[in-house]
Amino acid sequence: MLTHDQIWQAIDRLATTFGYSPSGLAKQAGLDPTSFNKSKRIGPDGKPRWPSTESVSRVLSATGANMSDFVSMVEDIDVQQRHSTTLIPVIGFAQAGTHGFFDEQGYPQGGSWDEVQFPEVSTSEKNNIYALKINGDSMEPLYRQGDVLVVSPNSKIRKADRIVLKTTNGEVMVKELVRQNATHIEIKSLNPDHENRKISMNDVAWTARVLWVSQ
Amino acid sequence: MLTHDQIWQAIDRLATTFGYSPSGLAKQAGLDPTSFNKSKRIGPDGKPRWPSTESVSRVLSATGANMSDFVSMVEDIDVQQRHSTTLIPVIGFAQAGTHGFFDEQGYPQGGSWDEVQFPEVSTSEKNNIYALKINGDSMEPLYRQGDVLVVSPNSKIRKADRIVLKTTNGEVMVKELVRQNATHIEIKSLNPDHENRKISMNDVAWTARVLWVSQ
DNA sequence: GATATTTTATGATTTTTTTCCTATTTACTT
DNA sequence: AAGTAAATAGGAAAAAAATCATAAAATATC
Repeated sequence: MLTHDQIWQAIDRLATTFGYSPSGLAKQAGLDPTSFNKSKRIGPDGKPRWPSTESVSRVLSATGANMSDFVSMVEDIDVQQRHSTTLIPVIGFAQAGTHGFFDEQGYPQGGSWDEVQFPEVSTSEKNNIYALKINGDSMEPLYRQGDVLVVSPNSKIRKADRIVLKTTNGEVMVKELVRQNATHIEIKSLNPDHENRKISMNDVAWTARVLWVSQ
Repeated sequence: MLTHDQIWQAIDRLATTFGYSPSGLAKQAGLDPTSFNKSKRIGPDGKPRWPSTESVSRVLSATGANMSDFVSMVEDIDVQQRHSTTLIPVIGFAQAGTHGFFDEQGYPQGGSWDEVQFPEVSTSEKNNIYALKINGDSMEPLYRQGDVLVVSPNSKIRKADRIVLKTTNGEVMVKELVRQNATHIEIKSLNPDHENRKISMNDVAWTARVLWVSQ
């Protein structure tokens, strides 16, 4: 749905966001400065006037905004939140064996599928994630040569999370968080042969959470 | 950014998605059925013709779609044209311990970082991926309760890939591909205690590749 | 406080979009 | 294969959006 009010509100908010007045934005976009006047939003006989998509396009070019930004102005939703998230069908693995969830080719079938966001990365995480590429076999079987870990440095880490930890003396490791309190952090090696390790928080430079792993 | 091509392709895709032809969609939206004709998208003198936002609004009402849906059509085109999604910084894990790659808070620092796409999913895969949520602990330590596997049914599978396999008698399993030829497929259990299994291709309903795992 | 600049308002004109009309092609049904 | 409906093409007319021209109000500058 897209209402007349919404589209003009979006233009107004876009102008404000980028530090323009409505007429200033129009000018910047190469349009007539009066195009966005309040008096031009309703026709002489009271009929609502809708801008052309070309005007919208020019306004976006002028501000450097994209359509998602524009829509966030329309729908009043945080810009960052709806950036490149995709909903994909999901079911529990236990259900996958039961009849009716897949077609002949292995594609999802029927209406019983749920939906999840992929990638499921929150607003705050979105701008700061990075990736680590695994070399060697020291972290097998969990991580193998060539796997890519997507890591978020400002995520809160919780028990059982896979984390990247850097100590103050420069050691970087990927571990599983066992427990954490104000003074110490206890971590488990991904390789089950090794024993748990307890590190003083004073010796921890930073931690980050592993969000996704490519296979 | 919003280009002339994008807006018309978005209208086309919206029509297709909701089972209309371009003219059928126009009719449904209360517009003239010829409004979206290819011949109406460029003016007599070769100038591009941009639809009004009112037309866009009416099309959305007719389909029940919202602006986000419309934009996803726009940006999908964007993806196809630019072949890039979200680039995030990446380095090899071995380098992570050396000096100069991170700031105090654990954020990437310096110019030596590479870049990778996240999620690294091709255009063709993008529309067909789905997710499986792990219940129980039968696949530990690799997959744990609550983990989400992102799966692509039309990916070519290669040696060492983690795959989802369904047999003709309905069994669904996640395994590692050991080798595959015209007649047989050999798979390794994620749990190292189990022995490899060799299945006749006649007994394989379909296979899919595991692309990503949330942690 | 006077002056310049920006912003907004309003009507006439130009340009563009939409509709209307008819012809042709394509797809579907019997 | 014939008949019908839907989809597309292209031009002319109608409707609407964008521009132009001018003026008043608000804001900024000196």
